[in-house]
Amino acid sequence: MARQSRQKRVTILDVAKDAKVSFAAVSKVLRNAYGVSDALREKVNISIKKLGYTPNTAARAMRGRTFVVGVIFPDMRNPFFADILAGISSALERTQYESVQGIARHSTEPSLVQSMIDMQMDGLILVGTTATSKALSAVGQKKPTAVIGHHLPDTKSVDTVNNDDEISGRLVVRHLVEQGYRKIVMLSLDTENGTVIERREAGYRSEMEGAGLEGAIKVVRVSQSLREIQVAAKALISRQDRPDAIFCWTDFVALEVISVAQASGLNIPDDIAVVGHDNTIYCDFHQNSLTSVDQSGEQLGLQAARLLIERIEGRSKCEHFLVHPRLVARRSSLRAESVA
Amino acid sequence: MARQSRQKRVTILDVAKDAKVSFAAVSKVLRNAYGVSDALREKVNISIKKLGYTPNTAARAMRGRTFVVGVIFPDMRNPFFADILAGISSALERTQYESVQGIARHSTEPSLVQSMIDMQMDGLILVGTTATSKALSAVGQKKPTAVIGHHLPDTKSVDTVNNDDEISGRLVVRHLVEQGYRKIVMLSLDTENGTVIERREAGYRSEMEGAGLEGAIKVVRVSQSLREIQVAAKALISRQDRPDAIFCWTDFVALEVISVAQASGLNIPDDIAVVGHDNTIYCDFHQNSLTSVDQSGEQLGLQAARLLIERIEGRSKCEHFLVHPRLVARRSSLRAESVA
DNA sequence: CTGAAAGCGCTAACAC
DNA sequence: GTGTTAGCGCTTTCAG
Repeated sequence: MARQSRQKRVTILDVAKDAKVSFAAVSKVLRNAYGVSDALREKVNISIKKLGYTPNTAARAMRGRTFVVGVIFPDMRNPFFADILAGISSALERTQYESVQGIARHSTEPSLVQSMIDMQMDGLILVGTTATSKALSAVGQKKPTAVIGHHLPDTKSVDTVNNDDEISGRLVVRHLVEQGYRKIVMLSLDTENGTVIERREAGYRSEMEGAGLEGAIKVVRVSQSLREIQVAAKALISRQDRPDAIFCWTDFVALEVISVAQASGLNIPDDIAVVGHDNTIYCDFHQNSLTSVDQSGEQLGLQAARLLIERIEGRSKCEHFLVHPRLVARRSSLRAESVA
Repeated sequence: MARQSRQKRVTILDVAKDAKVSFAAVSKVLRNAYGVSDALREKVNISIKKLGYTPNTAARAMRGRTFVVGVIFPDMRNPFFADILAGISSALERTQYESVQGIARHSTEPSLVQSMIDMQMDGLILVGTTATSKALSAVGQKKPTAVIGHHLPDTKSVDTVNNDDEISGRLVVRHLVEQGYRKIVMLSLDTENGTVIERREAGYRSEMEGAGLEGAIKVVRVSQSLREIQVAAKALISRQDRPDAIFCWTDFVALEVISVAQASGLNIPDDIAVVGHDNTIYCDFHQNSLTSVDQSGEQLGLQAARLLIERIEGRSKCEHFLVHPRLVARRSSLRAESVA
């Protein structure tokens, strides 16, 4: 191993020596354990500060908890995840826990979860995972786990935090119908078990039915690849019976649809309306002005972290938290006459 | 600690028992150490697979390396970072190392570095840090460290990987001048020690001088806050002597400028040209069509990971790697007559 | 070529 | 109220 890391660390022993107490006393102070006099605590804290001691997480890990939780994201490109992380961080801020992130390199990476378990993280927050419910339950069996963005109908082993995705779908359709759109297509994600997406689709379908538009229901599912998204967008737009509105499962896809539509010379929102989901920061740019559904990533992250810590600290019954979405209308779906 | 994590792990002892060998033998197989017979190796590997054994990283940490490197980003919103991470991941893929990410919550978070050291990461990759050179050297003293996006004139303790930012500045000015723009302003980042930015500014300045435009040199520096960016963009655009081109230090800022310009009724690129930096995925959207400088995040990440591992495995002299940028021209800076 | 034994830094009984 | 001690799972000498 390289020279640098051989540099001796300050350990609990050094602190004990400096404070002239036993090293167990130092440990107690660190853990706020019962039975330390103020004088002792004081001495120890002074030495800790003086020597710049910080506990070795790995050593702690071998005896119990590390006070580190792992957060796993499926990718780093979606700015919505930054909101979630902000929520998690702010929830953790007041606690003694820290977080470390893992970003799944390839779509299939259960090994990241295993790595985090191997590193002895105290708990895991899984964001937008595409794992099966069975796999998630298995993880929950091993470590306290909170899952964001994956409705788990009947799992008893992990906490979940979700946007109410069915309402998302309904809000979008309702808004588009109000604006006079009828041929509303949903551009969705091709996933094997994305129950989040399924709920969103369900909301879309039932609201379409409620509006008497069951004949226009159409869901196109594509993968996350930019190429496929482009192809699908072009196909939709150049159809004989072009839809007059496209509801995209996430903002990025919607931006791509806007791009393709404009490149084809279509006018948004007159020829076609576009709606996204997540209300990411890009929606607000004038050149996009994308109507989107806000699902408050910050809230999702905050709640997940809160639940996770409760779980780490002992709660055994699992909980499920639902956040209410809200639609933010912008130019991409507001017909001229409706605009002020 | 919660019930779940109490579940017994498969340890090296279990494997040894199952394979009917001593536990030291198992350790040797795991480490590919010298002196294990094929027969033994075979037996052990079978047991490992059968029991689903994975080494406890924390336990390893106590004896030496963890085979985990920490990557620290200043935020998660810049899609350029995803490219860097992709490069790092692909470099790590062929090795036995894994990575874990840390995202600095608040601008000032030296504690994240300390956390990673406490977790006994074998090495650190710092991306776009705003830390001072002294601080970085100190980190390099403790752990093998590679820094991306921070030119360190004379540090001997960390490896660096950088885009040649001076060339970036030059490329942009050269291109804009070719397109007939003259009043070229640079919208830069207000940072105390962002030598990356300084180099980019230096390139801008010297190329402006070279083109005989020293009179038009103007650098406006703003923070990363969306609010400030908007204010600065509006101020620039509504000036009496409005610039005819704005070179933004990063794409996101450029997108904001496009937004403000369009909202003000200006035509891009006729009234004003906009150029970004990093060539992120958003540049390609038709509604943006943003000219940008590509600095190959993937290359940066790849090289940083390569250097870091060399360092962990023993190299003591530090290295500095420079990547050559290239300009990708799009509609935002191509005057009508120049377009095909 | 294989196995026994000594810790790494810390927590948590337990003794004083 | 304070100190002693036994490991946690692993790597790494060092004997056999």
